[in-house]
Formats: sequence, structure tokens, C-alpha cells
Amino acid sequence: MSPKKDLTEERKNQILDAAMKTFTEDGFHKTRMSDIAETSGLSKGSLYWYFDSKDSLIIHLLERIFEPEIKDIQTLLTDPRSIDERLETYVERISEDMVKMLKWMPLFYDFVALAFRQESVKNTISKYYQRHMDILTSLIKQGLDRGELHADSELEAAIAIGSMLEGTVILWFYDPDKIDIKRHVKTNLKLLLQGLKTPLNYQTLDQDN
Amino acid sequence: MSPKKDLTEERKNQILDAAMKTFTEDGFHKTRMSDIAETSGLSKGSLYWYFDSKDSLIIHLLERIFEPEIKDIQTLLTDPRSIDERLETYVERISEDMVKMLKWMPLFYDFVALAFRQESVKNTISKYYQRHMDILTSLIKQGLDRGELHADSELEAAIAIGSMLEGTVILWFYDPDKIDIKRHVKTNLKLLLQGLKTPLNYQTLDQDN
Amino acid sequence: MSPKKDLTEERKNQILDAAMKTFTEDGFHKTRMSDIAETSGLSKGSLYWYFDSKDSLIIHLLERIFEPEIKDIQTLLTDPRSIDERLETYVERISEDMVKMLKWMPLFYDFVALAFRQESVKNTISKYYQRHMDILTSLIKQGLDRGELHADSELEAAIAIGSMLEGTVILWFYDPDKIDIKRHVKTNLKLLLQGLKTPLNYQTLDQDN
Amino acid sequence: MSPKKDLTEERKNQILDAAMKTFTEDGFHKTRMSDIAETSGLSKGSLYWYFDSKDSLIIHLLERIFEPEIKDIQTLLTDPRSIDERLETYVERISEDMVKMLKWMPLFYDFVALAFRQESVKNTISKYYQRHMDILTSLIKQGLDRGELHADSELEAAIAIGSMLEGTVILWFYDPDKIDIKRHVKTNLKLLLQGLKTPLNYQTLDQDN
DNA sequence: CATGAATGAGCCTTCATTCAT
DNA sequence: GATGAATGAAGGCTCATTCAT
Repeated sequence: MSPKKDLTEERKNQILDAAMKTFTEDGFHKTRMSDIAETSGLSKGSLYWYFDSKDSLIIHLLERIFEPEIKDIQTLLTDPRSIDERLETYVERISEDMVKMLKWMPLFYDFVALAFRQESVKNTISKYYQRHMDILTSLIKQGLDRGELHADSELEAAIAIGSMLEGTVILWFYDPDKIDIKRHVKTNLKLLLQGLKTPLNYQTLDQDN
Repeated sequence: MSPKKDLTEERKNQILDAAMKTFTEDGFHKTRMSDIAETSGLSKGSLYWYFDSKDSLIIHLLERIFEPEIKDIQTLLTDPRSIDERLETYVERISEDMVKMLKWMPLFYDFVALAFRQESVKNTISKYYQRHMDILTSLIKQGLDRGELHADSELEAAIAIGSMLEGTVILWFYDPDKIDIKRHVKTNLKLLLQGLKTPLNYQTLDQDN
Repeated sequence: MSPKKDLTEERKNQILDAAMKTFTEDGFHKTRMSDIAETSGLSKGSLYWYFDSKDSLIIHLLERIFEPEIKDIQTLLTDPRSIDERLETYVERISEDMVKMLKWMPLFYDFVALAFRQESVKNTISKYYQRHMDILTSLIKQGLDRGELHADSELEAAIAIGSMLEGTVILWFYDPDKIDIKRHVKTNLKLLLQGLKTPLNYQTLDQDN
Repeated sequence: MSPKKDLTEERKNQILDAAMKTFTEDGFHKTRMSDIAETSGLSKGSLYWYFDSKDSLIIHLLERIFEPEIKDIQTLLTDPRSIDERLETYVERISEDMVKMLKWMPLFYDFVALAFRQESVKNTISKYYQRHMDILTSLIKQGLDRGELHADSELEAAIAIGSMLEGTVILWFYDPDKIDIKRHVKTNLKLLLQGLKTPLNYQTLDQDN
């Protein structure tokens, strides 16, 4: 009677959930399609009904990982507060997302490793990176335009903050016990802002001494 | 000492060279032991005479990758120059090493991905990271002790610089055309030093405004 | 009679048309039921409503291939012309049919190959072969009875002509550019008739010389 | 001590023997590589050490099937006997070979069916066909040149004999009980020779009547 | 009647590792 | 020490068939 509900999205999610879990636990290469089938509660054949191949799961998972991160952050561009307040909010939100995603790190690094040989993976990752950098760059440009920040270019400043964010996660990976991502990101930003709020000529003077 | 020993070292190097090349080009998982055998000019059987397994090559390669990085840097600890000059030299040398190692990045990220699942790989990577952080931390401690730098702790400052270094490489990976590692590392350090040279109470005051 | 029956026939034909096309183009083994479904414009489920299995399509297709060949030829048995005129007409018609069926050759040979393993396929093919040979044999028997032809038995002569017909198609398969089926069948028949019109004792005499 | 005998040929033969047997019994498509492995007494991996793929076995088997056929027949070209004696010897030898190969017929027809989709299979079959036809054509040309035979062209006559040979095997396939290949080939040749020994103008005259 | 999502047995091929020579 | 033939477990993917709707 019921008009046969479309289970496509549900099934795809079942599969992606299972893939995310098994890839994270066992690694992309060690995970077998039959593992994903079993974990998802579907048959091996069904996996291939909804997805083309094991590889194609990568792109879909990457989109899942990154998508939620982008939301909300854009609103900071029209936020009336000062630039450093907004940048603090920015890195706070990013680091919160990062912390939430920490458990998917093994998965993510499998994909980074794959990105070196698979253009499509590389492109997907780069696309999301670019979106973040665009927002960050716009934000900083506002600071420069208003004279709240000083830098040779908005890109250079964005790279400084971006590097710091990404790098903090790497350090966490090297030594999870010593690194508190949220706290260090906050501290690191403070140091960078100190530099970014210093007028350029003063910076140069200071260096020359 | 004995000529036999030398031949053994030579053979091991032949194999590791070949492994490094093929792993980098084709990825760890896609590379077959027969590829390494062929590239090294040895037989498959010989590979197993000198190394236990494909996995065991990983640790040996990691040591090869990191080993050259460490040397010379220690001397900075007794260098008579000011802290910020020495930190500049430090990040300059590190970024030079990084640039040299850029071609091994695919290999390295394969290993990072593996590190999540293989304790021994994780430990090897962490060990080298730790050595760097130790030097960096000592360096900064000198700066704090002499009043040249200001931070809540030497570790916190070291984390800031360390994150920035690692993160710059990540950004290069995301967008190799836009990121010039040596240049951005230098710029980023300048910003951080600005913060690190600002007395703590001034920092706080500044923030409150 | 009932309209339902007609729809059923229509559907079956849709399916058999599609199967014939796809089997011929891609081969029986490479063709998937979903290909046939798609080509026929029906669903996979419907295929199984009208046919039991992929294999069951074979027999139905064989009947389709052979059916048209039989008609009209029987009339030659009561044709008032001389035997060699009628045999000429016979091989002409057969070779015309063969030429028309050339495009189904790949399909047919798939089935011949299957016939070695599937009794039902073998029987279907043999049944149609037998019908042809029966007509040919009857025709020749008339020639022998009337003294127009000479052979140890009508079967032996029929085999000579039958082999020639089948064999010409094989040669066409081996070298399609050089073999013109209709022309060579005609020439070949002429040579055979020369032999069949020669009295037996003359044949023998001739040989002994 | 012994200089490690080269078992390559032996292994290849083991595999080809097993493939020939299983392909013939079960058909190319139904035969699994593991069946061949088991039958050959080797492991599945070894099959791939000696042969690239399941498909590559086809070509090697075809060469096995045809190769022995070619030998010896060439000597007929310089045989001093009359053409019809030599043609009789020719078809006798061919039909003997055919009879010996009858048990491989299922295998051969699998390959013929495959030839429609695989150029390499088609080429291999055609190559061997061509060799036979070349010999047959040369033989007949001698007959024409010496005036022992009469035909519009040596090719036309060769096609007549070739078709007859191939066709007789087909008829045997349709009805193995009734067809005695060696006997019918001999009879059929006799009929054709009758035609080939008749001068062309006589043939035409005869037809016109 | 019709659909197409779901199933799962099955297959070709790969490749790390071993070991007789 | 060195070789390379041999192994066999394992895995991604296919596809004929079924059946709930």
C-alpha cells in the first residue's frame, strides 16, 4: 500500500557507516568488502548496487567527513565583531570539529596517502581545503582592510593560521598525551595574532635590531 | 670490519634504495616484493635473506628518512647567537630538509597511515619527532631563561613552532603551487616570534582591549 | 485467441529479439540478463516471467533461427523439373538463407559449442539438420530412381551435397573476404553433379586407369 | 649436482594437457582455473607462472591442435604421383587427423565461438586454415598446369575440396552415427574429382543440355 | 503482471612467502 | 649466499535468480 519508500539514502548511509567504521579500525587496505557488508548488515552484492567499487567509497566518505565542517563558518564573514574575536571563534570552531573528528584520523590519513596516487582523492581533499582557506582569507582581508591586522598579503596570513591549525593536529598524532588540540590552537593563534597586529614597519625595525 | 659485513650492508642498501623508490612511486600497498627485487637487481629470495618481510622494510626506511635530519641541529644549542637568530636558523634548516624530502612525502604518508595500526611504526615516527621537539624545547628554554622570549612554558612555545612547521608541509600538500615551504616557514616564524617576544602581561593587556 | 495470449507472444518476442541481438553482439556468455532486459525494454523480473532461465532462451532462439529455412523447400519434392535443376534451386535457396543468417553466425556457433554439453541444444540442432537431410535425400532418391543420378545410395550423395553446403560456410568464416557463399556453393554443386551424373562403372573404370 | 633441469616445457605441457582435458569435458566457460590446477597436479599460482591468463591458454591449445596436422603434408607437393592420387592421399591424411581430433571437437567449437569476439583467436585459427589452403591450392595448380584437372582457378577447386572436408566434420557432429568421416571424405573427393577432371567446355556443354 | 532491490555463491587473479637446488 | 619456481590463501567484483511490493 505504502508507495514503496525510497530506501536508497538509508542503504547508502548504512554502507558508508559500516565502511567508515571498518576503514578506521582496520585500515582501508586491510578492510574487505565482505567486512563492510557484514558490518552494514547488507550483502556484498548490495554494496555494489549502491557504490561502484571499494575506491568509490573513499570519495563519498571524504565528503561525509568534510561537509559538516563547512557549515556555519561562513556566517563569520558577516559577523560584526572585531577580526581577532572572529578569528578566535573561527579556530575554536575548527578545533572543535577537529577534536570530534579525531577518531576518524586513521581513516583520513589512509586517504591522504591514497591522494598521492589517486587524482580524484587528491582533488576532493583539496577542494575542501580550498573552501576553508577561502573563508579564512576573506576574513583576514577584512582585518587588513580595516587596519586591524597587518601583513604583506591576506594569503600569507591565512597560510600562517592554516598551517598552525593543521600542524597542531599532526603534533597531536605524534604525541596525543601532551597535545590538547583546543588549548594549543588557542594559544598558537594568540601568538600569531600578536604578529599580525604589529605594523609591518615596526616588525622590520624590530628585526633589524 | 670483515669484507662480508660490507657486502651485507651493500645488499641491504640496494634493497632499501629500491624499496624507497618503488614505494614512493607506486605506494606501499601496490608495490610488490618482485618489483623491489627487480629494481634492486637482486632476486626475490635475497630480499628475504636480508629482511624478514615487506613490513620490516618500513622501519628501516623510516630510519633512513629521518636520520639525516637530526645531525648538525644539535649544535644550535651551544650556538652563541641570540635565540631568534638561532630559531631562524633552526626552521631554515628544517625547512631545507623538508624540501629535500618532499619527494618522499608519498612514502612518508603511507607510513603515517600505517602508524595508526602498527605500534612499531608509530613508535619509530614518534621517536624522531620527540628528538626534534627536545632540541626545540631546549632552545626555547634558553630564550625564556634569558628573558629573550616569553611564554607560559617552553613546551607551549615549542608546540607553536612545531605545529607551524608540520602544518606548512600539509598546506603544501594541499596546494603545492601556492605554498613555498621555505618562504612561508620563515614568515610564519616571524609572526610567532613577534608573539613570543611580547611580555606576557602585555599580551593579556592587549587582549583585554 | 484471447488478447492476453497476444500480449504474451509480444512480450516473448520482445525478449527473444533482444536476446538474439545481444547474444550475437556480445556472445552468450558475456551477455547478462540485465542487458537483455534493457535491450528489450522490460525488467529483469519480466524475463523470468516469460522464460525459465538464460539457458532456456537458447532453444527458443534456435527455433527462431531455423524455422524460416524450412518453408518452401519441401515443394521442390514435387517440382516437375529435372533433378539437377532442382538441386541447383535447392542449394541456391539454402545458400540465400545462409547468407541472410550470416549475421547470426556468432550466435549459432555459441550454440553449437553448447550443444556438445547440453543434450537439448544438440537435439534441437540435429532435428533441423535432419529435416534438411530428409528433403535432400528424397530429392536425390528421385534422381537415382529416374537414372538421372548415380550413387551407391541416396544418403551418400546427400552427404556429399550437405557437406559441401556446411563446409562452404565454414570456409567463409575462416576467410570471409575470399569466400562468396552463393557463388562457391553453385560451383561446388556443379562439380559434385558431374560426379553424380557419371555412371558408377564408368567412375570405377576411370579410376582404375 | 644435476644442473637443475629446465622443467618449463614439462610444466607447460602438464598445464596444457589438463586444460585440454577439462575444456573438452566441461567447456571453456565452465572450466575453472582451479579445475585445471587440480587436473594438472600443480597449484593455481603455477598456472599463472607459465601462462598469462585463462584466455592465453586458448591460443596455445589451438597451436597444439593444429601443429601436428601440418607436418608431412607438405611433402605431397613434390610427390611424383598423379594429382588425383596425391589428392586422395591428402584427404586421407587430413581425415585421419580429423578422426584423431574428433574427441577435441567440443574444445575446438568453443574456440570457434570465441573467435567471433576475440581477434587473436580468430587469427590463430585463420592462420592454420590458410596454411592448409595454400598447400591444397598449390597441389591443384600443379594439376591444372599439367592438364590433369580443369577449373576456372586453382582457388575455386581448392575451395570445393576444402568445403567438403570441413563440411563432412560438421555433418558428423550433427549425426555421428551415420557419418563415417574417412569413408565419406573419400567418396566425396571422388565425386569432386570427377568434376575436376572434366574439361571445362564439356562441363558447359553438358550443363546447357 | 511488473519491477528492481537484494542475494551470495563463485571465479579469476594476485602476491607475500618459502625452500629445494 | 642466491635463485626463482611453487604455493595457496585471499579478495574485489559479477551476475543469474528470487521475491516483496
